[in-house]
Amino acid sequence: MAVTLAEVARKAGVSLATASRALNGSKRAVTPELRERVLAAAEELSYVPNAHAQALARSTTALVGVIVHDVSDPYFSEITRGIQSVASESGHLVSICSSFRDPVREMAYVRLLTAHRVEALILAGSGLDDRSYSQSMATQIESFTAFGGRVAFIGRHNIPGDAVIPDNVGGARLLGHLLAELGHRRIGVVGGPPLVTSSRDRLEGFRLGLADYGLELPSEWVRSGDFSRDGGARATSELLELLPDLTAICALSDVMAVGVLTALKERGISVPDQVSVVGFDDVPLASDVTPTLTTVHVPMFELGKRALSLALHGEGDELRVEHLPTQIVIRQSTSRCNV
Amino acid sequence: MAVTLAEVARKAGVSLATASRALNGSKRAVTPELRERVLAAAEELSYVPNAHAQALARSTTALVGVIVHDVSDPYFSEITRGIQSVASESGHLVSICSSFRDPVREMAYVRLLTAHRVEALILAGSGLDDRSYSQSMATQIESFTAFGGRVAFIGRHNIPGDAVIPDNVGGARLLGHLLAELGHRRIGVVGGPPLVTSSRDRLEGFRLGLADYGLELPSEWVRSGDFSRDGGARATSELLELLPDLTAICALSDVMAVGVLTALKERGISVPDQVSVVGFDDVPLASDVTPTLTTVHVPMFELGKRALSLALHGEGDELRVEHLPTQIVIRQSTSRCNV
DNA sequence: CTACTCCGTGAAAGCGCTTTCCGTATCGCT
DNA sequence: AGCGATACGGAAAGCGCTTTCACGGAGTAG
Repeated sequence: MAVTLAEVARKAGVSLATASRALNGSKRAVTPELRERVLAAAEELSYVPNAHAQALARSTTALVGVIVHDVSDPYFSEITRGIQSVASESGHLVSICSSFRDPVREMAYVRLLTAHRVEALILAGSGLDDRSYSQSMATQIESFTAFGGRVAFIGRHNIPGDAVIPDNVGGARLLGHLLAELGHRRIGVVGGPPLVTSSRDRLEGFRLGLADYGLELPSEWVRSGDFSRDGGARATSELLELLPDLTAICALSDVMAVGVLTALKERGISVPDQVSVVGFDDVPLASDVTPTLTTVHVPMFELGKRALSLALHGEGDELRVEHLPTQIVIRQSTSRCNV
Repeated sequence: MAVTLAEVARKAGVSLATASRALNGSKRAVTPELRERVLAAAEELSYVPNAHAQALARSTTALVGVIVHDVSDPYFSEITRGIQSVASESGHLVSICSSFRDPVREMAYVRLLTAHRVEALILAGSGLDDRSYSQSMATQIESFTAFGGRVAFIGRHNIPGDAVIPDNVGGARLLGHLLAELGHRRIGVVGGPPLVTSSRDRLEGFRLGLADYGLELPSEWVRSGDFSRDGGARATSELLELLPDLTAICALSDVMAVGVLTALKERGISVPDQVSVVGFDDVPLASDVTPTLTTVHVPMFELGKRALSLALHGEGDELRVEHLPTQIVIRQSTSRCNV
């Protein structure tokens, strides 16, 4: 059944040690002739090394773990693509877990990945800005790093570890500028979960942007969706009720913005003629909907790439935080306010 | 640094064996008092077992491997969600790999996952209907199953293994019926890569559907995209050149259909007034675009769930193939032909 | 009170691999 | 020819854990 290195060695008529060296092309050279014999034997028996045994012996695993909110959310799937792209270069195997922003689940996954001694652990999404959460997460992470692995966070940095974060504040600020310049004054905001750091940053940025034009954003005009399409639609209903004459809606994620678009369409409100809509992230979806979405481009793929690179090539205790620029992309969903 | 079970045992003043039993709640009971001591010691040292050592000792890994075409393609991310949902129930860790339909990459991943002795291996996407490909894939798979793992394919069954496949033929046939009934006669088709089995099935189904109404589909009217948005757009250009007076386009995947929609919009062709468009899959995106897409619903999440269930609970050599029904979903992108 | 069965515990044998440490054979040099 | 230096193969010691096996003490029955 399970063919082991021992059998390969026997078949090739060499010792275990030699067989191992031949297959790994180790420092220590092996006579070409022997190497060939071993390779042939391995091939013939269709030997596949046991990664666990290797991990144990080498105490290194070539594994990386990723915990995201939800793989099927385009924001995160772009990120995982980025991660995979560097992982496949470096020969690492990627384990992806979806936490659905459930702290308990998330902790469980961190522990599981710790057990697997992944060399790098990437956490994206979640990032609750909650005392007890970050407390226990921090200790959890600590017990991970104790094994020599490195963590990298994407989009948050409230817990010790490398981090790569998009310029949420700056991007959102530009959104504020844009809307202000277009003459919008009554603007509804569909934010993310209030406890999530990136929600906060984006909201704050947007506020700042409006403030730059002397505008205020009453907090009743901010509704929080949960970064989901339906959340966006729900928030839109609430907003419309509260502020029937609004002329713009700023959704702090594209997925939610799509929900906004849907809700508006259902009510026969035309975008951008009656209401302008902006999103955030620039997921592929943003350019597929009608009208195409004005949004802030977040380099998701790059975020993933950088995060893994940091974690893989980091050393020492020095933690690096990288900020990636965002930039506004103007499409069809926004226009000058005409009331 | 790395705290081992031995240290926990020492700290608790028990033997290695007892410590192990206490932690695993093994058959062989342990005196409650001792168990507590061990648990406390483990907690205090923040001990996390080494999964590799466990895997080696138990020769079982609680790991499952998944190879898809591309995680960020919504079709596959829905599938992986399904997979993860059952994996998290059964406590399995999921490793996800994107092959980008590259046979070489795919093989490499199969081998890698074999090395990790995953208990279940799910393959979705690809499925080239190519002699030499399936040949070598089959032997690769064989060397995997030799270790006691099980494979499950999603959407193909040209290689021995469990499989769960959507009713591609049936669904596409309904699409044929729909378009025929709406009076369309000049219909362009945007198919998937010709070598991929599901592309073929869908194309065949569509042909059958038209045939049921006495209509023929000249093969020049079939252009193949590559299941990508841009592929869909490109194919549309070709089709339009070849068949300027077409009244409907059938895209054999939603993502391509979105490309079709975009291309049409660019040319100022209105959907569905001038041209009807249908897709396939019913990814979330399909109901986000404008007009919303008439398509065939493929139970992707379910596909993932079933595949892993099959692989996890299968036994013996008997291979099970499950067919999941598809069903047509009529939305806004189709209308009666009015020429 | 002896004989016998349970049951909790520990010692030790692996699981499949890597790698250090030796031993031997080969080579180049004086 | 004799010497050290070099190179390569093999034996064996782990890596961290599970599990079989053996053991001794406690409990039950005769």
